[in-house]
Amino acid sequence: MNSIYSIVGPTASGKTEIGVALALRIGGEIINCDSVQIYRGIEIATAKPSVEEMRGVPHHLIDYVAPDVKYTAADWAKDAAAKIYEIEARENVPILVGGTGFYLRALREPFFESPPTDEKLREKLTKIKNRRGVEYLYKILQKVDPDSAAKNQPRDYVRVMRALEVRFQTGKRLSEVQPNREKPPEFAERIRTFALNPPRDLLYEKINERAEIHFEKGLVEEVKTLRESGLSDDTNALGAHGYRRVCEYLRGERSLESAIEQTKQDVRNYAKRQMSWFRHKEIATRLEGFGSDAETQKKLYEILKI
RNA sequence: GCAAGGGUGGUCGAGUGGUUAAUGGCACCGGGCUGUAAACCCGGCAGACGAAAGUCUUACAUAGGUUCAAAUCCUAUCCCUUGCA
Repeated sequence: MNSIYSIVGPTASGKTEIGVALALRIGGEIINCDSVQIYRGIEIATAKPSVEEMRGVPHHLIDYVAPDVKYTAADWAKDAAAKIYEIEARENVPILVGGTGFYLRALREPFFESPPTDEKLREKLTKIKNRRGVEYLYKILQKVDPDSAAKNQPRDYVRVMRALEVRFQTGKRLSEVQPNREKPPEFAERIRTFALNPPRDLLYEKINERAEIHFEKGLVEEVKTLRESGLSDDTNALGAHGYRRVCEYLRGERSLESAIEQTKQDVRNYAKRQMSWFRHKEIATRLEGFGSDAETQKKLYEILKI
């Protein structure tokens, strides 16, 4: 049984470096598992590996979705599965690298079957939310699917809307349908996960520095160009860290200085949530330290006996 | 130097005699999340003990004082801001 590897961890923890190092060592190919790096056109603040950083290792699912598309975890799970088959057919080892825990989970524990998002319906629900408040949507859900409502926070409109969408699109209650998961793919059990866990204070420092660098490298210009080309502020792509705050700056809602500071904070908060996720949601071998450190890489090799 | 205003918890900022360990925002910490996940949401946050109810200790520049009771009133000292010199 051949293993498939996955490298997870908070943003800026060095996943790219250790992933590439592992790939070079065992003849692997990397599948991106990051919900933002999949988009074409947004570059500077996404921490996509550069050509040098890739060191000749094939990378998949990077830069392959147009930035105005609403790509979802289910889409990714499907695409990633296809890539895994493809890479294994070549007798190479798939290595999943990225910080979007939810994507990885969608791959290993497929969602229940449901129709794709009905954008019109979502728009309608969003309008109701904006006009009458999030709690109003929740009240509807309480009537239509009380079990789902009980599981969710009244203000968590993303989940409340999803439950309503399922109810209205399929006629069935989410609470009733959700347990009917598809069977996990054959390879799910073969995925060995390693979670990077660098010291938090150093990670935060790195995040702050990174944000500064992104702005220095012309993040504002990049966003300007994207918007001029017609990309709308409410796309997933422009909702990414950094991009979101620059959009606010360009709309005149905050200063450049505050856009930079807020970006740092967004990313720090995000890293913390990721750590929380990987601590609980993933069965992973923890790797203390940054993935960019030779020592951490050595530890990984020792564990894998390679 | 005189006049006026002000110094509150990591930070910003409410509170002007009594359920006040002190509203709220942010930081920070913990958590949830089955097709938006770099999204969305929830909880904790003076310290000590406790599973909890709770108990104790220390807190609103500093030092005194008034009062049954003070972050809130009075006095002195230190510091800050503005106006006049």
